[in-house]
Amino acid sequence: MSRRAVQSNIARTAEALFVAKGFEETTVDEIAAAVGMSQRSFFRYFPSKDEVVLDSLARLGEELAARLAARPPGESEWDSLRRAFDPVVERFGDPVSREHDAAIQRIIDGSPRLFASYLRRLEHLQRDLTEALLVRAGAGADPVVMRAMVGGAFACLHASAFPTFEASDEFGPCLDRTMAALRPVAAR
Amino acid sequence: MSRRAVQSNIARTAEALFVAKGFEETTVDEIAAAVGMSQRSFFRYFPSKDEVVLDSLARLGEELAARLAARPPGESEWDSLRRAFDPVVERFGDPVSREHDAAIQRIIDGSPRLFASYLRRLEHLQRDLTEALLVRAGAGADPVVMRAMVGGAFACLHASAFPTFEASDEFGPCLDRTMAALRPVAAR
DNA sequence: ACCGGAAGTGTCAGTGACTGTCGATTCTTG
DNA sequence: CAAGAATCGACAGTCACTGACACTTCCGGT
Repeated sequence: MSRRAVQSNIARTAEALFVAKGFEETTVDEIAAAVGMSQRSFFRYFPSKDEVVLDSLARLGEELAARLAARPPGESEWDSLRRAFDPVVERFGDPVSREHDAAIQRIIDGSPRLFASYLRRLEHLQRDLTEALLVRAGAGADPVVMRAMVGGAFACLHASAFPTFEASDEFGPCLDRTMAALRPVAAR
Repeated sequence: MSRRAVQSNIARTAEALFVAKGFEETTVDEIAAAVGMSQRSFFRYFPSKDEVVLDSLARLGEELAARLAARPPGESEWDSLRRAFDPVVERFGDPVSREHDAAIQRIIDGSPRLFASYLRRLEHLQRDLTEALLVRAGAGADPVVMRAMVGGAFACLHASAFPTFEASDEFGPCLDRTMAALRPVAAR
């Protein structure tokens, strides 16, 4: 069993427990026992209990950064960011993975501690996207404005996600509407 | 001694220890001993070690929400948000409190755990401001767009804060420039 | 076949943030 | 002054996380 396989085994087992009992009510010992390993070994595969839930988010982040870097240089930053979000839109198109993501989101929202870790992960992600945007824009760009723009785009993404989870509203159109309303005047 | 007085006494003592030894390296036992109380009593005044640092942020949040609610109804949301940030700008105008805030920020950035709690607090703050904005806007406003706009404004605030802490750049002009660049086309 | 190290694991002990409980003290209020 | 409330310290317990050590397994080289 490769490391990656063990990790995803742990993650699937843990998620089932979290859904059944709640995040805070599930101890690491229980997860380890359910997987069939010691608590010590659990921490050899995940640096913290939080990471079991947030792990998938990290890989999504890498994908977004790669997409953003691959956008044509002439495109406005705002449009590039919107296009970089396409994998998320596509993911929400499939009812199965959307329901899975909604379950994960419920787990995250259910624990203040985990929710805080989640926000930190998003912050990291935004830093990566800002980096990609700055590389693409060259020396003429203002880092502060770029950072703020990425933050604004993420705010659109984040705000559009909630109604999608609660009602089964269409995510793509909602994101488009929100990003159109927030489009900076400078983005031409 | 009122509860409030004890809290600020704890906060001042703890901040000194955090600056001297670092956040993670300072135990709650040490803080309690320095103040002259038991660990148990420490937790009677603060729900967690994090809150000692983030406490001041909560009160700032209330002030921002109140300012936002008091803005004239005709003003565009973006301008209202910028004006709601005035207390922050003013606070950074005074070199003493700016240096204090920079020290706090260094403590926060030094601990991933604390940084996560900090982001959660900011998230709460944004929810409050969104609420205030929705009340003011009436039934015609899109909650998703409002939420995203508050997030965008906070992204400007957050992005403008870092250069102010590192170089002693002027915060007000930097914020104005960033918010002008990010100003939504819809805000007229 | 034998030996060497590298990698993965369990066990144990310890730290530190928090929480519940309980008995004692102090403070308030009638 | 007495009864009740608020406050506190002491103690024990839970849980996430970490370091240390010993053990097994699985290699390639000899």
